[in-house]
Amino acid sequence: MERNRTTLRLQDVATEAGVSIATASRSLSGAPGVSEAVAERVREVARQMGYVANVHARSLAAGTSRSVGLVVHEIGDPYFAEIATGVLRVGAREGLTVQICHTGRDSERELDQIRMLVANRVGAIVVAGSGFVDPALQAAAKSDLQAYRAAGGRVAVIGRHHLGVDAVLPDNVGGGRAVAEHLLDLGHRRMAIATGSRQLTTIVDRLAGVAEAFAGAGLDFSGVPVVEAEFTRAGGKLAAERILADHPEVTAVLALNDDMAIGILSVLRARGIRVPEQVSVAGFDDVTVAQDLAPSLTTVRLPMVDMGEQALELALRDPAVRPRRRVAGADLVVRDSTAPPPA
Amino acid sequence: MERNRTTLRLQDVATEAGVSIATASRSLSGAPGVSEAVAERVREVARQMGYVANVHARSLAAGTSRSVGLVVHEIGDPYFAEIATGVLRVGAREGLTVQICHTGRDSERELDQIRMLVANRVGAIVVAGSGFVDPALQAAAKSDLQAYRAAGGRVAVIGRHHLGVDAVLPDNVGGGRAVAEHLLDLGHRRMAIATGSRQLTTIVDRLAGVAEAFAGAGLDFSGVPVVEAEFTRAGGKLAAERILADHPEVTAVLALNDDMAIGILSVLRARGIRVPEQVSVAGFDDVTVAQDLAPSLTTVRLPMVDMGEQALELALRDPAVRPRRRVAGADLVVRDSTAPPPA
DNA sequence: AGAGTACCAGAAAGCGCTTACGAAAGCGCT
DNA sequence: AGCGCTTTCGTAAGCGCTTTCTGGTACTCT
Repeated sequence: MERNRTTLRLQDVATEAGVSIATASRSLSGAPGVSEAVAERVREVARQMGYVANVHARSLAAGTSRSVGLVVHEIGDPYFAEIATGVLRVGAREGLTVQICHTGRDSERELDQIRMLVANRVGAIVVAGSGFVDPALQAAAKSDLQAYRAAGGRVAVIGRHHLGVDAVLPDNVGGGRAVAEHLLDLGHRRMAIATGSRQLTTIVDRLAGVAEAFAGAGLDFSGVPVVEAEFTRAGGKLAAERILADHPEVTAVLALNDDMAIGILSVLRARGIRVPEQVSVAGFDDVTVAQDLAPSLTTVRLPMVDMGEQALELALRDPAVRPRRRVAGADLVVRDSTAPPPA
Repeated sequence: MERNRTTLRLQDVATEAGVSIATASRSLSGAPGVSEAVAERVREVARQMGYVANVHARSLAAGTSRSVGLVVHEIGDPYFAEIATGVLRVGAREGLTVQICHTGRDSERELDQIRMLVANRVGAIVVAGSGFVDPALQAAAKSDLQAYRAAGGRVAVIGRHHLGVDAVLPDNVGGGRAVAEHLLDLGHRRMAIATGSRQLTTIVDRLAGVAEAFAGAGLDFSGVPVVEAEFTRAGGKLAAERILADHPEVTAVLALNDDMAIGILSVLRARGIRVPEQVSVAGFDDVTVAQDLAPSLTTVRLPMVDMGEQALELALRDPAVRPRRRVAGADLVVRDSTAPPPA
């Protein structure tokens, strides 16, 4: 936006209201030290004139900014879209603007985005999405975030640990255990797992839960095929095709997120394989569309919108006691896509 | 973020590099007037020290800001999530941060958000989503946006007209005509329309297209039931129930967006009504999940990601020739959810 | 050789706001 | 009346950067 002499300055409303610029500033920001009568008059004049403060000047002078950053892998992914919904909701409530950054599931990009947010002096940063397992990246992200906090910034992460900051952690392990147990309880003994990159902590956790379920049932997990592909619908399709080709005997496919599960459902349908009669399919996340699919998807419910809200609230709250964690439940939701294996 | 004496200032870099602050500024921003050798040295020093410029100071001094705003109804809605993907993509390419604002489909909120973005001195604003038909709101939004443009701001809107600014306009009328013709061609004569609020220009256009198709076929459109509900999956379910109750004779339901169509599909399945054998269903938008539903959804493809990209590009480009429009195609995609009516 | 011409770098004036700090005024008390 | 206290408001000093303007070199041209 070009410089522009026509924009109202605080000085203009101060003059108009017959007070000093300092008084005007205090009146508008609600700071103490000005009588209510004067403050109200100034506010009224400002409203009349249509004055809006320049956030840059304000942030520069005050050293604080009324905006927060949200880092997501991919906003088109319903998982992140729902988290963003939560973050935007409390942002709106608190009068904060939120900057959304894409990582495109690229760890370098993620670091860049965090640095950009720090440069932008946002008041808080919420990092959503699974972290990268790579220790070097972990360390880099951690040190950036720590420096930011040391400089007074607020941080919260969603679904990743080891970063030494406030976190809201979905119970990925418990969720993974729950779905796997469900499938096992139904009698499935030949199943395959479709997953995204195991470089992501989220996936590591979910897999760990699945392994626990096998162990708990006294079954061997090491032989279970785990097919890795993109953590998207397209990835799900690819995984489904590989599973069908390499392990045609499976009676259940457990996808580690719903998007992949949807892709899998789509491939099975195209192949004329009936779900759940011939093959059961389960997902993870409970994106809102999961219940409206045909068949509706058995999955693990993660309260994404809540998690987004909580993360920002956590970041905003007094940073005295740190780091704090909030665990979000991960409850199994049984729907129509799972059933006992064919006899 | 609290004020913080430990943050590096440009002065620090300048001192370290042995130049003046002015030279340092020019070196880092790539402005002319400094020899390449010196500039490179300054950049190197800055990198070494880990200096990042304070955007607020920069924006205040330069009067321009490296950030843009995006106004959407609801980021959880896949339509908007995909548009956001496009906007974020070109934002990242151009080194711009993007602030996303929710309107929650509330016209007052929309105005507030636009004003907030203006106050934030963002470099450009992209307003996505259908506009409100209400002339007072139209006028208010229009005047705000015009004032912003007069002050040097860049604006582009997606899918709404009459705002006198750059626009990328999906061919809602043509798309509406195309799906309706498709249904008519299949032989459907008793159909119902499920739509969101007719207060939105997008919907008005889509309906107009549908009406055109009827007129073109020499059929009467006035008697066709148009059921209005929320423009969401939940709204689709509600609409479906109303249609089933009030017009059980329909052989096709045309939803004016995919989200509603998904809700409709869900209700029909729950009622044991087979799609497309008994009832055909068509949607609008072609959200990415549409092709993976069961049955896959016949719909109108809108290039949402493209539209997002184009909108920001349009806004960013030289504002000399204004306003410009870009029309995005709206092509019928026939899939499995539509078929001739039962005999 | 002297003057004109680039080119480069530094000093300094802001950008519009917040916020010490201090002045002025009103109050109750001795 | 005079003292100190509180409350209210104004003056002015920045916040960290960009950018104009000016001065100083190193050239080239006549």
